[in-house]
Amino acid sequence: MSTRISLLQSAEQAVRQRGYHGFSYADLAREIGIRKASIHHHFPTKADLGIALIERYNAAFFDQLKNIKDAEGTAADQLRAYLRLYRDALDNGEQVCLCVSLSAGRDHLSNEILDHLDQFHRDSLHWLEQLFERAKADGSMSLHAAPEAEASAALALVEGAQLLARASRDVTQFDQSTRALHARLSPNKPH
Amino acid sequence: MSTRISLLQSAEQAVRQRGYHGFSYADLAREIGIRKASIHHHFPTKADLGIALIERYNAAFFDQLKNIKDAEGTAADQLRAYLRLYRDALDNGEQVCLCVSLSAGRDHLSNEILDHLDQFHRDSLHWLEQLFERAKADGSMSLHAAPEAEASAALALVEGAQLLARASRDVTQFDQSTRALHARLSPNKPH
DNA sequence: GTCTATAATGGGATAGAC
DNA sequence: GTCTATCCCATTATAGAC
Repeated sequence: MSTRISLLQSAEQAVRQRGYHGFSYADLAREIGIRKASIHHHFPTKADLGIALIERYNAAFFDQLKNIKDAEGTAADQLRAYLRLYRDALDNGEQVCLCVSLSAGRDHLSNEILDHLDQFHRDSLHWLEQLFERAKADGSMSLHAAPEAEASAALALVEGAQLLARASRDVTQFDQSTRALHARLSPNKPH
Repeated sequence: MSTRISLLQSAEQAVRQRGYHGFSYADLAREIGIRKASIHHHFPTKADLGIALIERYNAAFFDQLKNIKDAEGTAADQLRAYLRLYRDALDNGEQVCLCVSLSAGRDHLSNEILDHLDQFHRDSLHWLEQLFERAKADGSMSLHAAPEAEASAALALVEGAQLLARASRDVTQFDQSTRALHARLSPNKPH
C-alpha cells in the first residue's frame, strides 16, 4: 500500500481515538516505519494532512449514506441502517466518527478544515431531513416534530451517543441511548 | 477576587470554548495579568488545575440539578428546566458543558480527571432516570422505552445538541435539536 | 521518496530572589 | 505570592545528502 494511504489511515484512527492533538508526525512515523521528516514529502504541513483526512472521510461516509438510500426499504429501515453505521464506527467504544472528534475541539483547526466540518453537518442534516420526509409519507415511524427538527435531533442523538459510549469505553451505552428512537420505528428488522 | 478563583474561571472558559489543549499557563497568565511561573504556586501542575476545575464544575452543576428537583412541578417541567440549563450554558454557541468538552478528547487526561468525568455521567444518568420514573408516574410525558433508556437518550441528545450548536456557532441549532423532545412534554410552560 | 541533521517554537515545570 | 531566569522536552518544519 502507498505510504500516503498508510499515513491517512493511521492518522484517521489516531484522530478518531484521541482527537486532532492526539497524534504527531513522530507517532505516525513510528507506526508506519519511516522517519518523520519523510512525512513532509507527502503532507507538507499537518494542516494539509488534516484537509486530506476529512475530504477522504466525508467522501467515504456519504458514499455509504448513498448506498443506504439506494437500497430497498422503508424510511425506518434506512434510519436503522444509519444508526448501525454510527454504532459500527465505534469499534467497541474506542473511537468516534471523525467529525464528532473534530467538532469536539474546534480550536487549532484551519478554516479549510472547519469548512469541511460544516459541510459534513449540513449534508448530514439534509440527508436525514429527506429521510424523515419519506417517513412522514410511508408512515414507517412516528414523528413528533417537523422533518428538519427530527433530522437535527437524530444527528445530535447519534453524535452524543458516540461521546457517551467512548467516555465509558462501552459500545452498549450507544445501544442504550438509541433504544427509545428504535422503539419509534415500525418493526421490520428486529434484533 | 482571589487569584485562584480567577485562574479557575479563566481556565474553565478556555476549556469549554477550545478544549483541554486550548489553553496554556502562558495564556492564563496573560489573561489575568500575572507571570506564568506564579500559576504554579496555586496549581503545581496542569493536571492539578484540571482536577480543581472539574470538581468545582460538578459541584456547581449538580447543585443546580438539585434545585430543579426541589422545585415544584411535573417531571415535564423539570425536564424543561434541564434542557434550559444546557441551552443557557452554550453562551450563544461559543462554549459547551465542561464535561462535553472533556469527553471529546479523553487523551492526555489524568486518571483522576477521567474518574470525575465518569462520575458526572453516572450522576447525570441517575438523576435523569429518576426524572423519567416520575414522568411514568405523573403522566406528564410520553415514554418510548424504559426510564434508563430514556435517560441515556436525553443525555446523549443534550450533549450532541451542544456539539452541533457550537459547531455552527448558533444556539438556535440547539433549539432545533431539542424541539422533538419538547413536543413530547405535556404543555405547561409553552414558549 | 527517504534519510540525517538541525532549526525554531511553545509547552510545562523548577530554583531562588524579593 | 509574585517575580526573573532557566531548563527540558515535544512538536512542526526545513535543508540538503543519498
